[in-house]
Amino acid sequence: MTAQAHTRHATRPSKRQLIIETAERLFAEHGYDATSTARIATEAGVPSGLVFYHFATKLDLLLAVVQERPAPREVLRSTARGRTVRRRLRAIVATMAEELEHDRAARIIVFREAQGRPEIASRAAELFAEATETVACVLTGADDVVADPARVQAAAELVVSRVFLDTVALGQAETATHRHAEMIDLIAESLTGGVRAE
Amino acid sequence: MTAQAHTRHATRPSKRQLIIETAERLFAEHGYDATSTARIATEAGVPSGLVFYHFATKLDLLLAVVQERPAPREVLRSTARGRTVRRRLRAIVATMAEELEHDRAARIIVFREAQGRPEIASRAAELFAEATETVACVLTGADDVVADPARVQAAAELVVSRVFLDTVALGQAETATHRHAEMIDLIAESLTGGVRAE
Amino acid sequence: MTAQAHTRHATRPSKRQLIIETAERLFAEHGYDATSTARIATEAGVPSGLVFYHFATKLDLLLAVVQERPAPREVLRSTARGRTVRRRLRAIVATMAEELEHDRAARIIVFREAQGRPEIASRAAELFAEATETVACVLTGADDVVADPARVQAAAELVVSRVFLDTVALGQAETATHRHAEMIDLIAESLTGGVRAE
Amino acid sequence: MTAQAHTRHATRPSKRQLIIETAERLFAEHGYDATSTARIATEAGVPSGLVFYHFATKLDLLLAVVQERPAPREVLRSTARGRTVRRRLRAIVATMAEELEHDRAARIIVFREAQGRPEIASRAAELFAEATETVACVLTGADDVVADPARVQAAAELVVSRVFLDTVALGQAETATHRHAEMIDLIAESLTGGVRAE
DNA sequence: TATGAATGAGTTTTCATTCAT
DNA sequence: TATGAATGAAAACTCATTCAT
Repeated sequence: MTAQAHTRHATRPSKRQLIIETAERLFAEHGYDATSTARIATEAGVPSGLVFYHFATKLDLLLAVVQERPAPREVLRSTARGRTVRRRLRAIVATMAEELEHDRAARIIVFREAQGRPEIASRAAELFAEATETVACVLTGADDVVADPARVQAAAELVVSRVFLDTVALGQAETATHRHAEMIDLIAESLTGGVRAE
Repeated sequence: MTAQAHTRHATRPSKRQLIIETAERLFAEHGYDATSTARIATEAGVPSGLVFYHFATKLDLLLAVVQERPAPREVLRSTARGRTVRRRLRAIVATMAEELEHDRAARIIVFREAQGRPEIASRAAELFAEATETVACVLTGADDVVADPARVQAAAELVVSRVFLDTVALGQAETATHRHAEMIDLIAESLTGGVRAE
Repeated sequence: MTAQAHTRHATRPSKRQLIIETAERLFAEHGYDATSTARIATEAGVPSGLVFYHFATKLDLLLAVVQERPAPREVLRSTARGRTVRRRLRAIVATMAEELEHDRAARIIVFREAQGRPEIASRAAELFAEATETVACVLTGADDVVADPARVQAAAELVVSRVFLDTVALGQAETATHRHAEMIDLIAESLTGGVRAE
Repeated sequence: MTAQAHTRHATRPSKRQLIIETAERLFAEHGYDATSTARIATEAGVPSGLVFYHFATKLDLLLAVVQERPAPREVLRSTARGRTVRRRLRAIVATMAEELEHDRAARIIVFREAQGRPEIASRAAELFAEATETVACVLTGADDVVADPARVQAAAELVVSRVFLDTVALGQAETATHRHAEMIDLIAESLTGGVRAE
């Protein structure tokens, strides 16, 4: 059913999984090209040959890293419990920034290595779509929404773009916090139909 | 081929510049790590040693590519001639997408290679700041703006984030066009204070 | 679990050893800097990459060459069978010159490349100390020695210096032979007879 | 036609001389192979092309460095003013060590680069011969010498070997000082007392 | 299922030397 | 007598991948 089916007998952390996790960290830190398979093996504490026993090529390892890591959909959904758009937005932005900061690896990889690699690019689009869908869904459930679905969708895309770019490309999750407030106000008002303060 | 040397007598296209331009193109196309200095030299038509005569290391060449390329401020400013926020936004989004598509090199490089390279990261932040500043400036000059400067700034950041992420990371400038319309409406309304259609 | 698993110098004709031996010869012949790793690989009959599989850097290969080669202590000791200081000195000088000539590689390397390389320099001092210690030991065992240990030590240092410099630096082992006779007389007398303190 | 005739009117430090001096320092510090002509030019403050204007090849520069530097004969001679062999030896050893330490460049180069380069090797032998000749001469002039010239010559060679090896190869001029005392006693006694031929 | 030595093409970088000015 | 850009061969080192065990 779920991706967990692959890791079902995870009584001990399988070496395959260990390789994926180490690769994820190193790819995120130094980039795909700048990370050698030998180093991955060394830091994972496995013999160098094992990498190619489990993954035919280095690119296959990258794909595994990128695909076997689910988007943090549920976390976003569960933390946005406020009634109003503004409250939900605040929760969403905070959670996303934190999530990306904490478990940014796969996300960073996806956006860095998408260029010229169709599978990665489509996974990048997938992640973006999932994120916006979740955000749109959360916003739609707020009590004070008056905007139509298309508008909500556009708002979700704007918010996700802003947070992604800050965290993934600019790497300034911390400095951006206070600038997010203004953005939240703008989006909230445009969805609730009033320039009136809350 | 040789005739050019005579005709271009006044403005000599220094080989240094030639190397930078070739590197820019290849870095943007394949990424920094995946582009060998040998290939840069070959495609630039210069001997491989010359690359390292002008740039001590490959990274120095990357820095030169990224730093010696100005942001296209004026283009944005000149194309946004409409009176209303909505018209200006349309022009801005179209121009930015086109600009990034056409001369995307440095921008793409900046956002791909920023991770773990402080000089590149700060240049990325610089480019982002310049772009948002320009957009904010253009929007402020519209006839129907009623929002305060902070709000305009937030709007500019949202627009720039959206277009950057689409073009640079997702590489989907073309498919996104129709989705931009909704975003433009959202931003325009939030700055003009009305839910009224134009 | 063989004993080989724990001992470093397992005696198998490994390619690693082959590389060390080839490097030793070439370093001694042409110097460290003037010997390319490619040439070492070619003359050893191994692929060029193998050099760097076994030794992280070229300097590490030099260190291996210099450190994994023991000083010929026993040879010196066994050949000096005469009863008198003079006879033992003759044997020592002849043996040392021959040894250095025959298996001079590591010695030459050590003294040529010590400058500015602490590990090599300390190995040079080590080799010098071992040689003088052995010589002093051999001389002390002669029947006609009357000098105190410090004097014997000084004599040993002089002899070793003279032979080392001739063979290693000046490369004139052959022409120096007849000049050694006078030196042997001088040292022998100073250790055996007429050494009346003033 | 001596080489000195050309550099006689050196009112200002000619750039040629500047290059030689810089090369001497760098060759001594890092070795001939490990010193690039570009670095010599840079540290000498001259354009890189000038090196090859004055010296056809890099090897010619090495030869110039090695040949246009006289042996410090006079210094040795003038400092050894004592009457006895022992006093003169003390002065000689101290002066040589100091001289080699202070102006060691050419000496170090000569002994490092002699291998496989006939001109350098013969210059090394020349320097060694000059040094021993001078020392022998100084010792012969002492009041208490009773040894014959051949013996004095052998003693000179021993002393010079010892000091050269210490300074040039082992680089331990400072730690060796106290060990020199014993050597001086040994040599002094062998030249002054109990010189009974067998 | 694991292992680590082996392979060779490819990478960045160095550098003595040349040459037009 | 200088000058500094240009040149290309060769250097040290990297690395994805293979393979015998």
